[in-house]
Amino acid sequence: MADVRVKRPTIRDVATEAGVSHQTVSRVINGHANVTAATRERVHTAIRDLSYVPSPMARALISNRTHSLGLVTADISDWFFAEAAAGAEVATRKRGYYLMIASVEDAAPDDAAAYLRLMLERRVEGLMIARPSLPLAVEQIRPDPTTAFPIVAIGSARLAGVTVVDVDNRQGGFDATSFLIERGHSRIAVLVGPEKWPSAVERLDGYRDALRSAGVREDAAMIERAGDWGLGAGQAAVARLLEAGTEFTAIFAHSDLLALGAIGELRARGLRVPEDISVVGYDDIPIAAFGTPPLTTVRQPMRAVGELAANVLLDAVGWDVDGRHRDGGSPELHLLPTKLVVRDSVASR
Amino acid sequence: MADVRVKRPTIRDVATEAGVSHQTVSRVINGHANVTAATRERVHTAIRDLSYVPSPMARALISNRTHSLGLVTADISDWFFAEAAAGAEVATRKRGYYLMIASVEDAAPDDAAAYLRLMLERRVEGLMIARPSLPLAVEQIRPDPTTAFPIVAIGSARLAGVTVVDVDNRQGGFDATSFLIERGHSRIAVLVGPEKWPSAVERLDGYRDALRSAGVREDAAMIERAGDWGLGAGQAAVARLLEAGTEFTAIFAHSDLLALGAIGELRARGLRVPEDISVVGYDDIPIAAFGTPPLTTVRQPMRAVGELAANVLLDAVGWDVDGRHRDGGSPELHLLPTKLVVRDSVASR
DNA sequence: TTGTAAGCGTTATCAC
DNA sequence: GTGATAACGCTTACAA
Repeated sequence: MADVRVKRPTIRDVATEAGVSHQTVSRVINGHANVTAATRERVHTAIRDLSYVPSPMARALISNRTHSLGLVTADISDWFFAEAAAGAEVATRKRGYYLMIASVEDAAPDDAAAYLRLMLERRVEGLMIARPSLPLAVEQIRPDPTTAFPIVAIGSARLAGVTVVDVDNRQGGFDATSFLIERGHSRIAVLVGPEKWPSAVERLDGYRDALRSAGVREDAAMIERAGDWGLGAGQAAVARLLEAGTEFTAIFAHSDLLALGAIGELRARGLRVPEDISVVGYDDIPIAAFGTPPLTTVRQPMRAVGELAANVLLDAVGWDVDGRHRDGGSPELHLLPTKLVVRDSVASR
Repeated sequence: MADVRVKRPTIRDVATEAGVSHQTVSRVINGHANVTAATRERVHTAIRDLSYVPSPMARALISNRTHSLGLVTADISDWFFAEAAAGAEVATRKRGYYLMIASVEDAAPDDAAAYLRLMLERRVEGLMIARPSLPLAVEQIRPDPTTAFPIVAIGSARLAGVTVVDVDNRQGGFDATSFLIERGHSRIAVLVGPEKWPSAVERLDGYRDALRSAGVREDAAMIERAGDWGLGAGQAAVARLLEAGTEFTAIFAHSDLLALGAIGELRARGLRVPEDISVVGYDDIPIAAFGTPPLTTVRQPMRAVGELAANVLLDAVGWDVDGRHRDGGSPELHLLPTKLVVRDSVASR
């Protein structure tokens, strides 16, 4: 097995090959003016012949720019975050940057700080943080408040000094609930996601808005906290609701998994969906369309969220032609619209 | 907004602060001998006072090592690959390396080459490739056969010259089928995944092995190619089987999604699971446990696969103390065992 | 239009 | 033990 580190050609090798100075080669590479077409051509052939590739390390050293972004996300094996990460990755690459993804589980909050430090050491030029459930400790990232390190939070709490890209959860909750109301439902239970997630709180707000604007009285018994986003939590929540004797004709679940769990539990108790109980989910995960019945749900454009986050961040790390850093302006809040996907889990009454 | 690129302290700043030469600082940082405890202490305080962090760019430039690995994967929003990626990420980080993840969809094979080139340009020291469905074009990556660039394939075809880390799909297929046979089934249909995926072929081989070693005659009518891994394909495959009049009492589906689709279709046609038809899936995706009935399936340790792949790769990029590259030896095949998870979708007859 | 010199922040080599 | 000095491969002045 030969040595991995074969001696690669340098800019000087290209120079001698083309019979010019290494500086001229640099000019050609960086597309500077003041090079004869002929010389340019010679240099290009030399580059091709030697299959020369500029060293990004050397470039980074002198320019102090790594052309890379960091993404710290909650568990990436969650479809939801994976989608956003995939979107961010593609957008980043499109603009000639690289993305370092660190997936750190909520269970290990200490890791988060370590990861962050790591990325900063690596001199990423900006950071995306997609850990909605954890309070974002900006101080951890920006120890010196005078240095403005570009940060974009994905789907996180609205924090001072940080630009946020998220889905309009309030609107999503509003739409889901309104749809149910339009279909004639007024006793609508809501399966609330874990409230340390801002998105759960916002969806609940949307639910309340919808009731209020339709003149439906809110009933505290209808609000069931699931504690978690999963199927098991959905089953348990519905069980509690039923056993408490709460009467309802529809459920708005804060996630598709909750909805699926709820449907399972309803069935197990001999209730039909949607004939007896209508259900609306949230997320539009891939299996939502294939359940029985196919689930009416609120689609979140997570890929678009990831893409937008990356682009916003890249704008913030951009430089003006004169080499000065472009002012990032004040932090913004970008809310992407959700879309209600109507399938068969809701019946009119 | 202040400039992002604040002037960071260099090794020389630390040197003057500590009243030594920058070289001594370097010695201290790298734990070289021949430094008095007293000087070492002074340097350390200076480092802390200035909160100095060595520049990875400069280090990379001189050592020609980037301390980073690349991972090119099929769509990362697929739980399956995301799991492996998460495992690889953690293992990589544990050993002080960084991971560049590129998620490239099967639909865009041209992108794959571009991504690869990108990572190579970035001077990753090794590459993991997790795109089982695409024939691995090693030549693309190793244009010069004399240079041995460390590569590990995850769950890919067995290719000459490339170390592979995968799950033992043949064993998995064998176990699933054997379990069904033990439960008294002999007419076992198999829903075959897309055959451009080696894993599908191997699972089918395992199925055949199991029939053979139990003395059950193979019936070509039982072998139904699903064409794809998804729910829809599972529905369609079962529909075809039923409409062809094939009689069977059990199904071995090559993925949980296929199994779930199959169950849905069976139900839609008035067949009960597992009373009429037993079903075994493959993957143990999160929802498998929550279906009705909870799915008996073959668990694949994808996280472990990712971890192992990273560790094998890191071993291959390792250096000996004398600074020479350690010989990677001949390519190996690492097969991780699957585990049959018994739940309620199989009945005895 | 082109070439020369300096320097980015580190580590390795060789004196002292 | 410690400190100059020279790389690493590139880009940005400045000179010719």
